[in-house]
This record gives sequence, structure tokens and C-alpha cells, in this order.
Amino acid sequence: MNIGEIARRAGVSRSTVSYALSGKRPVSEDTRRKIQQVVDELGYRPSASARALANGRTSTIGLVFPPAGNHYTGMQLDFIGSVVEAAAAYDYDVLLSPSGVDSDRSFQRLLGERRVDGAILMEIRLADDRVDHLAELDFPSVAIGRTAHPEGSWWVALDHTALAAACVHHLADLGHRRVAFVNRPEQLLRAGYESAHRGLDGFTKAAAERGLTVRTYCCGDDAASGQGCVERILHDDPDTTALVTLNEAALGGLYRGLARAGRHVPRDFSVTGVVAGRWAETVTPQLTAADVPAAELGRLAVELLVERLDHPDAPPRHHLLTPPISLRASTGPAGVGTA
Amino acid sequence: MNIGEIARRAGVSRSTVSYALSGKRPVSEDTRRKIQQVVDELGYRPSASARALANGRTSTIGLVFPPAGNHYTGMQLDFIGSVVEAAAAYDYDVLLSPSGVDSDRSFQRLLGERRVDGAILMEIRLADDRVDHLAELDFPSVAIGRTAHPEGSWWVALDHTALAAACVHHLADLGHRRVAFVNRPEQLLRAGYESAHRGLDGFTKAAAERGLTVRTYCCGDDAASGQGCVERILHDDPDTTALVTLNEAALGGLYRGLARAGRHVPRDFSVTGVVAGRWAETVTPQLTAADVPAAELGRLAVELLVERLDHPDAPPRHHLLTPPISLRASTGPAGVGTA
DNA sequence: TCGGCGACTCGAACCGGTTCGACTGCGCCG
DNA sequence: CGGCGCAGTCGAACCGGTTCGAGTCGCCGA
Repeated sequence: MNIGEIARRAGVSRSTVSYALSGKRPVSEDTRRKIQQVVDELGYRPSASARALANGRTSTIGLVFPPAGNHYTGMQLDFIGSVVEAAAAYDYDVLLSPSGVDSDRSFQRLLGERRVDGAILMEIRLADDRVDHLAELDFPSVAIGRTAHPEGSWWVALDHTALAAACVHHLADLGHRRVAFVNRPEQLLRAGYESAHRGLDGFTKAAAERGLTVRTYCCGDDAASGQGCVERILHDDPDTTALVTLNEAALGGLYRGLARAGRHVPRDFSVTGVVAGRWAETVTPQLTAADVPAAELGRLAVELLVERLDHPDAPPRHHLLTPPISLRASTGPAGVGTA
Repeated sequence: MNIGEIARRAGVSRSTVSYALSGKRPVSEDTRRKIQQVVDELGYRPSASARALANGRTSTIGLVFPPAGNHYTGMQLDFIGSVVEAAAAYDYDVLLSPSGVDSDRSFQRLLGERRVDGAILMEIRLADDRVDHLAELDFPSVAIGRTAHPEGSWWVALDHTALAAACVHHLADLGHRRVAFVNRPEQLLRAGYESAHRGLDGFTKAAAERGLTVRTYCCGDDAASGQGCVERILHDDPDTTALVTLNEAALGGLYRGLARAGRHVPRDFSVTGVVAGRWAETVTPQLTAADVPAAELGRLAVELLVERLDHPDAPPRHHLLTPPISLRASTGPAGVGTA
């Protein structure tokens, strides 16, 4: 079961077994075959813990994501899946760590106890203590998202500013003049989530540029909140004819709210936003949206991390993605205003 | 940085530091304080690899889930989240392993290289080589789902047979006579996925019992497939007035298909099935469904696994859950038949 | 014929913890 | 006053790998 056992049965020393398996020194063809045969017979595989202790690498990367208190969105699921898959391709395992902040127990486990070689951080905030902390320690990590000052660090991100702006321009081009913005929950905005802030910024600036009348809302990550949010929007300004949302989980609720209010999408009211493609397609009419390439982001994050692990002195790299808006069926020319 | 360094600075031996931190032998109050002070100053945390090597436990559990090829469903996301959270409460980390079968590289890593103390298996098949393999090795594991012969093993599962039957009875009670069943993709059914098989069984038997006319369909895990499936259903038997589905991801597509065909839910057509509550609430009208308690299943799986790890000789335990049908708005009395 | 080199192998040390057996004082009891 | 037991501490061995330095052997060229 251990390397000593293999060595004994093959009639060689432990180091020879090690070299035969790793190929780091020449081993004669005869002994190599003999060792391989014993290994195959016993189904021997070297212990990960022992190997990790000896060479200081765990072959594991940590995926740090927020605790579940606030529901997970479909996007996060796609991240997780693609990160795990991409990591497997590079022979890395993925350790999941629910963690909001720096001082979390689980965060400490990852770093302090050296359970992972590197980390991928999700749900980045503009001022993010985790990112700062890792940078300070020079610990190999890649963020999915940008902090306020991402210069000199490793990250992959969506250009939420540009994406929200693109949504505004799309609506303005269609003639909409009064547009609402449905953001992530207020608690996340206050916490400084970068997608919420940058999205809001992009929306606001582009709207000003186009001379639109706008209102912005925060909305819980669930259908009921979405429905309630639409009620608030139509109550605050019944002449609103379109909305832009970053809130995937509320999407179904937004549609329901509009239906309840008698607004037909897209005839009376247009809806667009930034949402993963497969979710945009589940609603009727299908959502015209900037499709979040979650799987690609996950894959890129792993690629960058692996590069950083292989070349500790490599200069920082990043990817900023701006997927185009997929025209589906939820937006149309502005109509007469109120239904 | 390592325990020797702490020992030197505190002026004691390495073993004393170990005992002071673990409390496994008495240490005088004075030296304990001194050691603690040095530890705090240096922010020392013992290396997980070294500890794992020494005491043979990694404090990590493996979560084995199918590779992403076929999309993830929301349910799986909830599992992952709740498993990670529950595991953290017991001081375990969670290692993700994408794995369909026994001989997978990632499966081998988990077991052969002893990266985890135990495993939780998702997406169980009626005949599941992974389950058999683990049972043979007597490796601590808990399945989320039941194989064909789950006696003597550890698992948590939904009673899909009873759940599908409950849906049938609900519809029959409302007067529906011609009902369709929308299952998971054919490829999964053929692979022997237990939920697909047991759900189909429960549906078929209950329908026979109630003398209903039924047709059963397989449906891809996406909106487009759902829409196509409804078209097939209405083409095959235009007098169908209700459907039962296990396919969460296709739900939006099913609704769209019905709308396209001019069937109003629930006036002309009733929809029900087995779906996680938060997804059932995103569609309009909200889905009357047996809500999958994914979070609870995940939590229970971890509890069972931890018990098994703590008491290696404990007799097998399991939980079979049968959540009630939540009446929402997608089912109603059978109407006149075709629209 | 001898020195040297390269191919191959071995033993020992090391990674950073845990744990066991033994040693040292000390107080208490007989 | 001597022996015993216990609290507290230490050194050494061990977990299962990797890696370095050194040793052996055969073969080549001088």
C-alpha cells in the first residue's frame, strides 16, 4: 500500500521506485518494468498528503465563493462547473470554500494551513479585503471580477460598465425614454459588489448621455422580489417603458410583475440586461441580453492561475470580456407609453 | 512558520507545542500561555498536509458529481451549496470531483491518493458502479439517491416513486384523464438514473391505478427541448390536459410551448411535477409541485457521512424524504379538453 | 592495463506534524 | 524518611513520500 511495500516486492529501494514512477532519474528498463508490474498488481497510488508534504505542492486550487445565505445564482453554478472541469484538465483538484471575508475560518484554512496552491475568488467587491490580503502575501490567486484598482493583479472579468451601457443604448435606439434599472440586492450594493456598482455606473452614465429619464432599484435575488420591484417601478413612474436588469434570479418575477400589471413584453414594455444565456432562454419571451459567458470566465481564470503557478514571476495578466447583446424577443420599439 | 520554529521561540520542545495546541496531554498554564503568545504573534497554523500525513485523516470530504457535459440543474447547485455549508460546520472541507464512473481519473485521485476521508455521491444510477466500488472497499460514503438495492448502505434520497404518484393523484383528483409525463433526457434514462426511472415508475403505476390515459416523453435539459416536447405532446394527443415533469431545466420551455399552442395554464392545461421550490416560483403561473428539499438533502448527507466517519462500525442509516405537494397556481380542474 | 565516465542504484535526510515511552521533580502517604 | 504517583516535559520514532550525495559496475579510450 505504501512505497516501501512496492520497493520490497520489487526487490529495490524506495528511492528507485520513486524515480521509476516520476522519471526524474534514469532507471533501467528491467527494473522499471518490474516495478510497474507490482504497482499495477497492487493498484498502488502514492498518497496525496505525503506527496504534498514532501514537495510543498498540493495540486489543489481553492474556489472561494460567498456563503449561501443569499441564494446562489445560475451564473455561479456555471462558474463552479467550468472551473472544476478546467482544473481537472490541468490535474488540479478544486476545494470549495464559502467565505465572505479575510478573517473567515474557511479562508484561514485555505491559506494558513496551506491546503491549496492557489485560489480563485468569486464575487469581488470594489474594495475587497480578500484580494488585498492575498496580494500582500503574494499568494497566487486570480479574481473573477475587478476591484476598484485592479492594476498589477490577476483577474478575469466582465465589463459590466460597458454591458449596462450597451443595454441602455439598445433601448434608447428603440426609442425608449423612461427606463428603470434593476440591480442586485441593496445589501450587496452596500457591500460594494463590483458588478452591481459598475453596472449601475454604466447604466447611469449612458442614460445621461442619451438624455433618458431613469430610476434605479435594488431587488432581492428571488422571484417574489422581482415581482415587487416591478410594482414599485410602475407605481413610481407609470410611464416607464423598459428596464435593464443584472438580477438573474429575479427575472421570472420581473416578468410576472409586468404580466400582472397588464404590460405585454415586448409590445408595451421592453426588458433587457446582463444574464447567462441559458437562463435568458427560459423566460417567455426570451430575453434580449448580454449573455454572461460564465463557463469561459471560469476556464480563463483557471488558465491564468495555472500560468501563475507555473511561472511565479510572470507579469500579471487579465481578461476583460464584453460579450455582445444577443437579440432575442424581449425588446421592441417604444410604444405609446402607459398601457 | 513550522512547529519547530514555534518551539524554539517559546523555548520548549516540538512535542510540547503540539500538546499545548491539541490539549491531548496536560501542559502547565505558564508554558501554554507562552506558546500561545508566540503562535499568535507569528500567525502560525499547522500545515494540513503534514497533519494529514501524521494522523491519516484529511478533514476533507469529496463531492462526486457528474461532469458538466449535460447542463447542471438548479437542484445540483443547491446540493453543492448546502453540502459545503454543512461540512464547514463539522470542520470539513469539500473537494469537488467531476466523475461519471468508477475508473475516472478524478475518482481515482479521490480514493487511490487518499485525498478525502469520505465521499458524497450525486446523480445515482439504479446500477451504479461507483456505489458498488465504494461498498466493496468499505470506503465511507453517502449517496444522494438510491440504487436498485440500497439495503445495507448509506444514503439520503427523495421518494421519486411516491412523488410522481402524488402528482398523478393530484391531477386525477382534479378530473384530468389524459396526462403526459416529461422525464429527464433519454440518455440519462438509458444510463439508469434513479430519479428518472423511479419517477417514471411511480407515474405509470399511479396512472394505471386511476385509469388515466398517458404518454411519456424524454426531454433535454434546456428550454428549447421543453418547448419541443410540448409540441410533440400536443401533436401526439391534442386532448392531453395536463403534464407531470421531473425536468426542472425544461420548465420554462414547457410553459412557452403551451403558450405558443394557445393553452392557458391552468385554465386549459395543468402542469405539475417535482422541482425545487425556488425554481417553481420563477415561472408564471407559479408551479404546483413537490418541492425538492435540496438543501436539506445536502445537509442530511453530510450528517450521515460525519456519523459514519466518527463511528466506523455504526450500522447503515438512510433518509427517504417525501415532501408534500405545494399547491401553487399551475394546476386546476380539467376543462373541456382541446382549447 | 588503468583512469574515468556514465548508467544505475542505494541509503539517509528531509518535509511538518503527532504520539509514545521515558525522565524529572514534586508533594503526599505510610 | 523513603517510595510512589502524577503533572509536565523531552527526545525519538513514525506517517509516506521526494531528493541529494555517494557508491558500484561495466565499458571506453589512452
